[in-house]
Amino acid sequence: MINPEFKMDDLIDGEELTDKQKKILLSAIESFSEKGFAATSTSEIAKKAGVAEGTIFRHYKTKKELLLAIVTPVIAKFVAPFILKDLQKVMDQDFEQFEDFLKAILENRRDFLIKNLPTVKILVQEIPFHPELKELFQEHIGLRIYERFTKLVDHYQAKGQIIEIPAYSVIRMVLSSIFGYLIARYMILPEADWDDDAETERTIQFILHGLAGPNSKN
Amino acid sequence: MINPEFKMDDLIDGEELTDKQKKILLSAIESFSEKGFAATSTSEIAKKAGVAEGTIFRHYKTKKELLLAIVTPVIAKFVAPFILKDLQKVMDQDFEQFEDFLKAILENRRDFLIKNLPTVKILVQEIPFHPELKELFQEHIGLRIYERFTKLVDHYQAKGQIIEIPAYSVIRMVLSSIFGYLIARYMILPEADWDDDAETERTIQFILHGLAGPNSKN
Amino acid sequence: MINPEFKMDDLIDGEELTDKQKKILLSAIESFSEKGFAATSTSEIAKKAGVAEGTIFRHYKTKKELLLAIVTPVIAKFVAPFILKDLQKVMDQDFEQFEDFLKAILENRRDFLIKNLPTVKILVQEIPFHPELKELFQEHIGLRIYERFTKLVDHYQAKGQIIEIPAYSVIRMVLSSIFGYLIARYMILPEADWDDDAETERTIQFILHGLAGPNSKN
Amino acid sequence: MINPEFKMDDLIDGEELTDKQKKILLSAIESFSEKGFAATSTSEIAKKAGVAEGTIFRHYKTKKELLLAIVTPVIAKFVAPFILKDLQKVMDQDFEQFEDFLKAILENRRDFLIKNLPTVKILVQEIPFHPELKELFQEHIGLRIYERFTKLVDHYQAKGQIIEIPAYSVIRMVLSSIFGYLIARYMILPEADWDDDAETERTIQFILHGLAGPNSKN
DNA sequence: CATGAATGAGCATTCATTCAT
DNA sequence: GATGAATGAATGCTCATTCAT
Repeated sequence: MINPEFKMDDLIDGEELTDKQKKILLSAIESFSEKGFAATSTSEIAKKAGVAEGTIFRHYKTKKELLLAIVTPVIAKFVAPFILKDLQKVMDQDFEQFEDFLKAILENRRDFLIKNLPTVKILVQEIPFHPELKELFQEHIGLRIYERFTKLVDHYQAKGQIIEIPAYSVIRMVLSSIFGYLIARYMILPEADWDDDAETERTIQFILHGLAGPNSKN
Repeated sequence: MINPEFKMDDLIDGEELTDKQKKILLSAIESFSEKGFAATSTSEIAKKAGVAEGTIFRHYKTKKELLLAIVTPVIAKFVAPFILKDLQKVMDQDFEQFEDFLKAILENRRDFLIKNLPTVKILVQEIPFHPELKELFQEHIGLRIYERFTKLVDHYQAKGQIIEIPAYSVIRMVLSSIFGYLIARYMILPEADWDDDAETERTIQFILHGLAGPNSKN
Repeated sequence: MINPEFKMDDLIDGEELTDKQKKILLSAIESFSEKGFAATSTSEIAKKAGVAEGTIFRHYKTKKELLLAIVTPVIAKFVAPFILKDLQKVMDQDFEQFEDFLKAILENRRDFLIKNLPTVKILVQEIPFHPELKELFQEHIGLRIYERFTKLVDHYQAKGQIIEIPAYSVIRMVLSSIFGYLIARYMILPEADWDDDAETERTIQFILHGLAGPNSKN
Repeated sequence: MINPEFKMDDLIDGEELTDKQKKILLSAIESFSEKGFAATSTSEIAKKAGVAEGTIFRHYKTKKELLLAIVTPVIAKFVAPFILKDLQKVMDQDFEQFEDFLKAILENRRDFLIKNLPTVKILVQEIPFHPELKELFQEHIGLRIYERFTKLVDHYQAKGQIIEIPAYSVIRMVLSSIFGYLIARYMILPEADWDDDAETERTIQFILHGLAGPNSKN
């Protein structure tokens, strides 16, 4: 959980991609996130990347394949830390309190999201229009994360730190709060003057008490 | 707050619109929400509406104007109940408890959102790509609602029902939780088997305790 | 058989086609027959027709549809005189001799082919690459004509004017000779100095004696 | 005439061609004959041949040169037996009867055509669109064959076996009949149930009697 | 020799928009 | 007010060809 994916992050832009390919990817990410997938033309991407239009199609058979090449790794990478084999073990030891766990995960995934903001933006915006994306997303997030998270919720419910409601409700609330913060922070009002530490802390406390229920004592 | 906008709703589809115009609007809403604004062609809308392509442009100078015609009233209508002159008065009387207010508003706005789901979907999806929309949105939601809501938050904070944190944080958390639920419910997993009443209640309790802070006693 | 299809011919270029549509058709015929279907670009056709490229696609959904619009009527029109109800009757009366029949049909169909040379050229050249065309051709020529022709062959065989070989062999030989002449005349060596009357007569005599067999007496 | 071109045939695929070159040629022949020259892409040929795209252009400067490399030898090879120095001699001795000559030549050239069907198909289909091909063809077939054939026709006309009509008419009729058969047999209705021996015999008799004219006596 | 990444012109087709009827 | 033919720029994509490795 602590381990940042400093290696994984480089997978997208690093791993065995030619210089031109990287430029294409980068340009596509920029344009897609700014104007949306459908409103971005391949010629525009080519121009921005400084390559011929044909070059794009040598690497990605279709425009959609280019989209998937951008967006697929982001899903995998987002999920990765949740399926580390020793997650549970580490957790039991390190995070006796749900609060500690929450802080760790929020910090870790927030860093990831911030670093991958444009890509995540693309993913979020395009999911409704591409069934394959939706499937991919549900398979990874919906299954991988849900599974792990359920155990965690059970764990903290047994300890009395989380109210007795279904795990999926807990997950929804936690994610809503976290993403709600990130979306407001980085997408809706990025130009506002944010006190990140304070807001993060507030969000954590909100979740914590929200999930602690009436018997909140700390 | 109780007052349903049975009149307002009809504004979109009703007020002085010819039959063809209604059909165009309806077809555009369907297509935009299914495939996105940029990926929808005017010819497709025309076909679906059973009108000639030219007819669309007789009523809406550009495709974008058509988008705005769809999306603008939804913003206005969503905000409407918050600016009813007697909101505050009604509120003081009817909702002594923050919980009651929350229930009322969630129920009311949820019904609105469900009824206008496709239009809201369009709004949410297109906002990032159209500065005018973003402005419109910030102006209405960001100012109207923020303003009113701040007073409300003050009100309940004075009563000790809400923890002492900035109003904008409260607003963010409440909206995150509500929209998080609605998005999960109607956009991400609409096909799942939801117990709406239970989930709504849980969401309200989550917000309530999350905002009550440590001194949660009920 | 004598009746020329002065009306039918006009069907292609006449019947309810807008001016632009006619120009498109004419330009496409010219280009297709000169450079082949695959080697002709729609932009070239548009330029030659003096219309915008989009206009072509308003009338013909695809380039292939344009090809079919050109080539289909030619098949129908070529076959038409063979399925005139009164063909047989007329024939019995007018053409006691196979020679007379041959002369009449060759003359009639030759005129047709000459008048439709570019279109026929397109048809002949594209048939091998378009299964639909092949089917259409076999259905019309292969069935309609074959059927009628078989009866004719029987008729003249009964009269002892044609040797006793299968009708399909007769048909093949007659068509080979006729088309062989026309192809040599108009496609392979159009620039040579042809004595059309003499060549036609020789071709007819060739077929006649070839089909009369050993007992040729005239 | 009897001499099969077992050496010549190998010219195309044999003589000093690298393995890759042969594969390229073979793949090109297959694709060209199936889809036509213009509709076949070099990348497709490369893929089918299992070579890199660049390799094609190492051997053939342009796509058209590849076409010519395929199609030129077929012309030469088709003509070859007609220009064997001893053709005339052999002929005089072996084929007293025009019928014998006809049988020999039809059989021989038919075998050749069948063996080279795809290549011949390409030649026939592309001739109209490539002036160089047309020239090449006229030069070889039109001159070589015409020249030789004229003498032959004279020869048999002198013997009274062929009617007194211009040699070019004779040639046209003979070739029309032969090619008419082959085209029907192998291109138009290859899937039909053909009695090759009978049809060949009928075709020969047709030509024979057709050319014998009224004084047909055998 | 062979490769395959790179090119940019060209392709069929679609687009939002206009305008005469 | 409504039509739909017409437009030409733009789109995603393919092409034959080149060239550094």
